[in-house]
Amino acid sequence: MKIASWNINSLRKRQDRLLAWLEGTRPDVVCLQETKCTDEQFPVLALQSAGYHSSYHGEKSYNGVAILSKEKPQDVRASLCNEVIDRQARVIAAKIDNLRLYSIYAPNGQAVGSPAYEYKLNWYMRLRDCLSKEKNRELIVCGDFNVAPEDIDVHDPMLWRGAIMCSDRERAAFRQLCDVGLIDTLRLHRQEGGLFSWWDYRMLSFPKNRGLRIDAVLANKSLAEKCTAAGIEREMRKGKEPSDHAPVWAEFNL
DNA sequence: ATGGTAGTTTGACTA
Repeated sequence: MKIASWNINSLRKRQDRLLAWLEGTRPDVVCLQETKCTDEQFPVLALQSAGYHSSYHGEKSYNGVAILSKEKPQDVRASLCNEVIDRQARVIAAKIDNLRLYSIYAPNGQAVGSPAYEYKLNWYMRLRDCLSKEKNRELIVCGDFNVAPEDIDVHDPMLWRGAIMCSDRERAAFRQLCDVGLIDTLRLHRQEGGLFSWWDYRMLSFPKNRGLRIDAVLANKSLAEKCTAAGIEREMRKGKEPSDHAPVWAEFNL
């Protein structure tokens, strides 16, 4: 079973790219972030024709998350546990093939110390509390975490030291999230540096490979033991009008 | 020290 996660940065803008990629790679599940479309605008029929069910939670202009799956999703939820649906569309969860799957889009945080930064850290605590209740399930949490977990996930750790997506409190929040029993699948198979999932559109970041690894597929321990491969589709950052993120993926022998 | 780009939307915000 191949599970991918991609911050698409506007689903309407990149629908054709998405469909071509689905056709070429046929993942079983795709978690999307920054769909930037309302539920009414979601291209359910085009994705159905491509062989995928859609579970989605969007809003106008910003954020928006979705799960595409070959298998029919069950028990779809568009909020953190026991909470009213957020004003910001950042979480959707579904049960697929007996796995509990989350597609999450963590707040960016804007600048260390800003109100948005505090919102981000608080959001991480809420997500952790929610996921801690899923403990005994087979669990996958995919998405744009907006945190580079370690220095090895950063092209220039000294330049980024203490900056947004790399600050100590953000990294601690990410670790505490993983402490509920989640494992970063990429690092099960790839330990080297230079593996990034996001490159700023500005300053020729991509050609210079000045990126960060802020997207991930996290799995609980028993699933992580069945993870046979993981990677990042760097090619998807190339070409005409790419997203600023590349898809990340993991394969499981279930 | 600044601004560089992109998406949504037409002014300004988010990233």
